[in-house]
Amino acid sequence: MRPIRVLVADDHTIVRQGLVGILKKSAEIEVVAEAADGHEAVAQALRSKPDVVVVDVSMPRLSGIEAARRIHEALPATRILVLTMHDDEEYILRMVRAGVSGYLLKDGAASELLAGIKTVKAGKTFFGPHATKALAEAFQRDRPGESADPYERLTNREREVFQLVVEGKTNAEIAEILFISGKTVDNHRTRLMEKLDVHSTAELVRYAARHKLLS
Amino acid sequence: MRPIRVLVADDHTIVRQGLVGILKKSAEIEVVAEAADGHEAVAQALRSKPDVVVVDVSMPRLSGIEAARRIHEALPATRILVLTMHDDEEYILRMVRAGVSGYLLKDGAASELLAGIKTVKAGKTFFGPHATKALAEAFQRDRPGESADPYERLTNREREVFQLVVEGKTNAEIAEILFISGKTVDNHRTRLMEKLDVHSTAELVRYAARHKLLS
DNA sequence: GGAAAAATGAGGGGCGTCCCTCATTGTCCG
DNA sequence: CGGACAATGAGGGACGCCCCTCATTTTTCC
Repeated sequence: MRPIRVLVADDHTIVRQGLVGILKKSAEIEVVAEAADGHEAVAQALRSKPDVVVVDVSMPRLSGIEAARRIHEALPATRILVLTMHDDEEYILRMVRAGVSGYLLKDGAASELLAGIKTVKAGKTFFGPHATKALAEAFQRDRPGESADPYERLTNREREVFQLVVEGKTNAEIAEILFISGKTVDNHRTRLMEKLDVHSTAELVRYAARHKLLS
Repeated sequence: MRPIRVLVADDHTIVRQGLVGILKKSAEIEVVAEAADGHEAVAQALRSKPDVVVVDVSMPRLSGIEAARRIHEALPATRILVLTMHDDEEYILRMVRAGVSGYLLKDGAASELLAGIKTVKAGKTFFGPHATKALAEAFQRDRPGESADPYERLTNREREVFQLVVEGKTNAEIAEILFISGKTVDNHRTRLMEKLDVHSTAELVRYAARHKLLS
């Protein structure tokens, strides 16, 4: 049987290598690439077209969920498994909207990781019972008005700028990171703040905190 | 026997009235004042000099812990009992440093509230077992270097400005609220940011989020 | 192919921030 | 009393934010 091709993305090198170590022990799995941040994860995914991507939720520059969203857009056949610390409804909804197939708690057993990868590879979802309940409720609520969460209405670029602003970066610094003009950053910032209905940096960071979008 | 004179401070009117209702049923307790925010709590405490103050942790303008700190400074004989939602080490340490005699979880029974008031009135402390353990550890750690937490080094006024900045207020708005010059606010802001070693509004709000100081 | 959305960029105005310096007043404490 | 600290306030400079308008190019989608 052909092995399952897996991409592992986690910014903490030790953790990532721990994961890779676990996976390499299994003959059914082949680790085809690794990534240390969200952008690298997207790039590596496009290059190696893995069967399954294992990605940590919180990564600098581009969060795991953002990366997941983009990978899912570009490669709908690739299954995404998110690693997270907390079993949190906020996260779960966001992950599912991003096209994630399952999630794992970091304090779970190594066998769960293998089980999760095999499950999502088979086209099934891998969520805990807690998540299933939260999802059912959310779907009931969200049917009429599409998406109640204004954050979902941000464009990819806007979300990217959003995260960097929240990390304390200035427009000029963000411009340098994204290789665009400071003026463009300013424009993205204006529009994303309008969409979120906030009117200062302080409110923006508060928004991020309230919606658990802080690193 | 003379009843125990109690001040109740909570910004949610319904909750506050619920508490007052519970206390009024007891013949041993007399509610002598109520307050809807931290400043009012301090003012009412100074006026009515209660035996015990029951105060919610999270209140606008001046947090419950800040209010506790000031009441304890002005009236060392008055015992303070904090109401909180979560059983959190961060909070516990901060409360004890502010001179609080005990704390209660909000989802506890009504009988606990009465027991807590009587206990602190008798000069004893009223903390859960979880808190006692956290405290013992913290005292071991903090003996040499006085206080490791830079937040503790802020002056009262600086903490006040801090909270308002974090609530998204501008210097001019804060000046109006505190009846001081905008320039003075600017000065407090500069010094508190230096003490916390942050250099932008975004970092400041992040600091507040990390240390659970958001409303 | 044409409409719509997204991303890019510029100009410019008004105001807020961050950080200096300097000064005055009051309080607390050794 | 003298020193330390807290609170108040001013002046001023550099820079960053927030929000307009306008325009071009690319991507996406029907």
